Amino acid sequence: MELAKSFEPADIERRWYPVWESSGYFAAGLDTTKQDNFCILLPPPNVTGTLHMGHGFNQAIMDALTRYHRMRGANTLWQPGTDHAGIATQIVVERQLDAQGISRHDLGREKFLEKVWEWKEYSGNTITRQMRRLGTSPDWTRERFTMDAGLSKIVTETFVRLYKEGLIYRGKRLVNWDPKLLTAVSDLEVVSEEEDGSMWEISYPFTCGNGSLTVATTRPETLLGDVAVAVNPEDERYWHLIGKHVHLPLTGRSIPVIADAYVDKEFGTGCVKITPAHDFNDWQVGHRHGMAPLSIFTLDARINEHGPEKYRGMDRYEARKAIVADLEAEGLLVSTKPHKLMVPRGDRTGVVIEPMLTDQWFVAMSKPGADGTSIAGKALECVASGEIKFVPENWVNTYNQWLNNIQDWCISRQLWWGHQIPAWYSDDGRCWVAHDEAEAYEQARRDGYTGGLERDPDVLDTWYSSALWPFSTLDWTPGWPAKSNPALDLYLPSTVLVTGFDIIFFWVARMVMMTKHITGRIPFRHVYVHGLIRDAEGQKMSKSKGNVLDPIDLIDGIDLDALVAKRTTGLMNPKQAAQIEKRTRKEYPSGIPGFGTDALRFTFLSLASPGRDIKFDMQRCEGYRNFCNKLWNATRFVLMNCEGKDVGLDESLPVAFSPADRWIVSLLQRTEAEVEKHFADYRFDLLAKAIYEFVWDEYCDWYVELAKVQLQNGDAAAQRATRRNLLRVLETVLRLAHPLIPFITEELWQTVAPLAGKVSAGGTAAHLPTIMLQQYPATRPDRIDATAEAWAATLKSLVTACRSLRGEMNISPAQKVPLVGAGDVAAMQGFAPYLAALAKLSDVAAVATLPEGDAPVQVVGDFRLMLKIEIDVAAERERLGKEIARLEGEIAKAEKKLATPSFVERAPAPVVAQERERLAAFQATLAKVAAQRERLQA
RNA sequence: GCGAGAUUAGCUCAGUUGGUAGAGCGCCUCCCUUACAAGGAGGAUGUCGGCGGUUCGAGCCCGUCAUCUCGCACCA
Repeated sequence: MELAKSFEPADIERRWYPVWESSGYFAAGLDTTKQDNFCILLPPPNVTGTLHMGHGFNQAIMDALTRYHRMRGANTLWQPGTDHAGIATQIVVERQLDAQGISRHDLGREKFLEKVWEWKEYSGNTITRQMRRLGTSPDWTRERFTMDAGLSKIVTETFVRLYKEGLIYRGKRLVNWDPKLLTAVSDLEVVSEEEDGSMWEISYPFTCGNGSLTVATTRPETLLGDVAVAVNPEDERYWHLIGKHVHLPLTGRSIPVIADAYVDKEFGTGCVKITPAHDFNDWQVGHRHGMAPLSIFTLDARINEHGPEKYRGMDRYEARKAIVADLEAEGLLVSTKPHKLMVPRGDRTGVVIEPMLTDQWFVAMSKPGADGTSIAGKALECVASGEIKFVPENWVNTYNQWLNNIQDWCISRQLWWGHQIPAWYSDDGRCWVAHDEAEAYEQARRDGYTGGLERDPDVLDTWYSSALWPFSTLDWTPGWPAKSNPALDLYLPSTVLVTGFDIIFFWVARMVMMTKHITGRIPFRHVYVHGLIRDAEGQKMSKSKGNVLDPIDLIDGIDLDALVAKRTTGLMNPKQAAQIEKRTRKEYPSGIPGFGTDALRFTFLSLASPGRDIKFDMQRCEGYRNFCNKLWNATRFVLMNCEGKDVGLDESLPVAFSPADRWIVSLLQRTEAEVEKHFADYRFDLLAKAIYEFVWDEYCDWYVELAKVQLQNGDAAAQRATRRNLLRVLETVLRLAHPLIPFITEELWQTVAPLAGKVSAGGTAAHLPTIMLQQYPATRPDRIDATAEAWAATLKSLVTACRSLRGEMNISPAQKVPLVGAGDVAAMQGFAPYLAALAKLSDVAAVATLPEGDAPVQVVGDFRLMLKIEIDVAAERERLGKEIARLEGEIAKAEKKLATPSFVERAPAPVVAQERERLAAFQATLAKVAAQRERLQA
C-alpha cells in the first residue's frame, strides 16, 4: 500500500473510529481475576452542551490515560454519560418556547417536561457525537444519563436514607433566590462581583421626638423590612440609646435600637439597620434577638403586602427610586455617595440574587451522622488520610478550606426539570419522605392521617445526582455489597478524576461526601486538576467576547466567513457582532486550517503543565500537525525501504547490528521508561515532549540518516538488520504514541506491524488486529547500551563539527568537500561513511596526524577534522580566534572555581572531579586550536 | 482581609532531590540532497521580576518588596 505524500487526517479519522467502536474495543474489562483495574469517570457534560476547548483538553487527557492502561492490560473502564443539567436545560427549552410566545405555565408541568425530553433526545447526543470526533474511547454501551430510571432510583434511595438519618431536612430559611428563575440556588451558583453603586445615609427619628439616628445602606428599599437598628454594645456613643425606639421612615412603624456585636463601631455611623428577611447577616442578628423577620418582597422581587400600599407591586429597583425620592422629600435623606459594592448575581441568569425566606430542603453538611462524623468531616478525612490524592497537591488547600467553612447545602429547586423530591404532604402540612407514593401513603396511614397526599413539586439541585455519579453509573443497589456486579466491584473507587479546578466544590467535594457516606468507599483515588483553556491573550473564552474556538474547527478547519457567522449568531447582545467580526477577521484572515484530531490532542497534552491555565496558541497546534506529518513520512521512508525486501523475519538468516542500531534501541528503552514515569505523574507535557523528541530529533534526524548509509553500504546481514531495526523501533514508537495520537498510529501500524512481524496472532479475537489492543511498550534495561550511546554521541559531535565548519566557511549545502580526520584511525574509519553522508563530504581520509595546510580545523575530543578547501586565511584566523576566546573564558571560569579553597574542600568529590575534567578537556582543545592558528600565521 | 498561583529568549512555556540556562514558534543565512519545503543545515537572542539571606555554589531553598491572575470571605 502506498502512503499519501503527506499526512491527511480527515479520511483516516472517519475510517477508524467506527471500526473501533463497532468492534467493541472500548468495552469495559470485567475480568475479576485481574488485579490491575483502571477506571475514569467522564465528568458528564450537559445534555444541551456542545464540545468546547475545555472538554477537548479534558478528554484528550482522559483518553490518553484510558488507552495507555488498556494497552498495559488492565481492566479498563471509561464510564461515559450526560447530565440533565436542571436549570441550564430548562432555561434553553423555556427560551425556545418564549420565542413562540408560550410560557411553561401555559403548557403545564407534564407537557413542558415532554418538551424537555424531546429536546434532550434531539440535542442530547450532540456532545457525545463530537467526543467521537476527538477519538475518545469510553465504553459507549455503558452510557448513562442522570435521569435514567436506574440513576433516578438511586437518587430517591439516597434521599430517603439521608432523610431517615436526619441529614436531609426541610426548613424555612433564608436562601439565595433568583427572582427571574423563581428558584432557590446554592451558594456556589451565586457569583459576586464588584459593581458601582451608591451608599445612602438615612435619618431615623426617635419616637420621643428628640433627634435621630443615621444609618447607612446600599439598598434603601429594604428599609421597609427593617425590624431594628443595631449598635455595638461597646460603643459608648450609643449606650444611652439602646432600648429606645425610632420611627421607621415611610412605614409608620417604629422599631427598637438594639445592641449586637455584629456591628462594627468604626464603620460608617456605627448604626446598622436590621432587615432579617433580606440579608444573611441581619438574619443572624434578628435570630439572636428573637425578632421575627418581615419579608417585603414577592418571589419576583416586587414589594409585597407588608410594604406600604404606595410601593406595593413595584419592582425592587423602582421601589428604590421611589423610596429615595420620598426620603429626600421628607428631609430624611442625609447623603448619597458613590460606593463600590459586591453584587451577587445568579450564574445562569445574571440577575441580582435576593436573599429570600422560603421553605427548602437541605443536606446537613456539618451535623454528625450515626457514626459521629459529619458528611463534610468524612470528606475531609478521605483526603487528610491520603486515601484521595490531589495532583497537583496544592488543591488540597482549596478543598479543605471550602469544607471547613461549609454551609448546609440547599438542594431543592423550584424547577420542573430534574428529580422530583420524594416527599409527600398532607392537607395539614405534615410531610412523609418515601421511595414512592404508595410507601408515603402507607406511612401516613400509620401516622393516622387518612386524607390525600400531594407530592412536593420541587426538584433536586442537578449536582445532587452528579454527586452520586461514581456509584450510580455502576448500577449500585441498596443491597450492596451483598448484591453487587463485577463493574461495581472492580471500578469503585475509580482510579482518577480528571477535571478543572472550577468544579472542585460543585462536583468533586460533593462526590467524595456522598459516595463515602452512602457506600463507605471513596469515589476515586486521584484527582488530577488541570487548568482552564484561554485564548491566545489569556482571556477566558466566551461567546460574548467572540473569542471562542471550537475544537471541531481546529480538526476540520473552517473558512473565515463561516467562522465569523458562527461567532456572531446567537449573541445575547447583538451589538457586539460588529466588534467580534472585525476582531475575528483580523486574527484569522484566512480562517482556520484543519489540523486533524491527532495534532489537536497532541497539542492539548503538550500544554498540560501542572497548575497553569493555558493560553491556547494555534501555532503550537500547527507545529504538532507537522510532527504528525513527520511521523507519517518517516514511516513512508521505512516502508519504501522495507516493503518487498528482506526485513529479517527469517530468524535463521544472520543479522549484523551496528552501533547505530544498538544506539537507537538503547535510546528507545530510555524513552519508554520516561513515558511510564510521566504517565504515573500525570506529566502529559513532558510525556509528549519525550515522544516528540525521540521521534523527530533522534529517530528521524539521526537514525534514519544513519540507516540510509547502512542500507547503501552494508552487506546483506547489515542491511537485513537495519531494515528489521527500522521497522521494530518504528512499530514500537507507534504503540508508544498511540494513547496520544490514536488515529495516525493505528493507520500506520496496520502496514508497519506485519512487516515488523508484530501482527497480533490471528484468532485471538473475532476482530481485526488493532494497535489499540496491543501491548504497551515496556522498557528493557538489558537493551540499554552505554557503548553504543557513547559511539553515537561522538559521531554526532563529529557530524555537527563538520556542519559547523561548512556553515562558517559558507560552503553551499549542495557542494561536497573532502575531509581529513585525525586521531584514532580505526575509529575514524568506522565513522567515515556516516560522516561522509551526513556532512556532505566527498571523501573522508582517516590519518594519525593532520597534514600541514591552510584549511579550517575543528577539534572534537581527541579527533581533529580538517576540511580540505581553499580558505581566506584571515577569516579562518578570526574564526579560530573566536573559538580560542570562548575556550579561554571557560578555562578561566573553571580555574577560578578550582582555585576557591572552600569549593575544593566542601563540594562533593565527584563535583570537584568533574570540574577538573572539564578544565582539562578545555585546555586540551585549546592547545590544539591554538596550534592550528599558529600554523596559519606562519 | 485570608489563601493559592505566576514573573526564565521577541512570543508561549519547560527546567522535581541546589552543580556548565532549554524547547516550540518567530527571526537571520544557505539548500527543492530520491521520507518529509508541514522539510533540511547553520546562526543570533537571556543581569532566570527587584533587593537581601542560607550555601563552596541559587532559576531552584528562606525572607522581603513589586506587578499580574485566580479562588474564598466580606461592613451596613
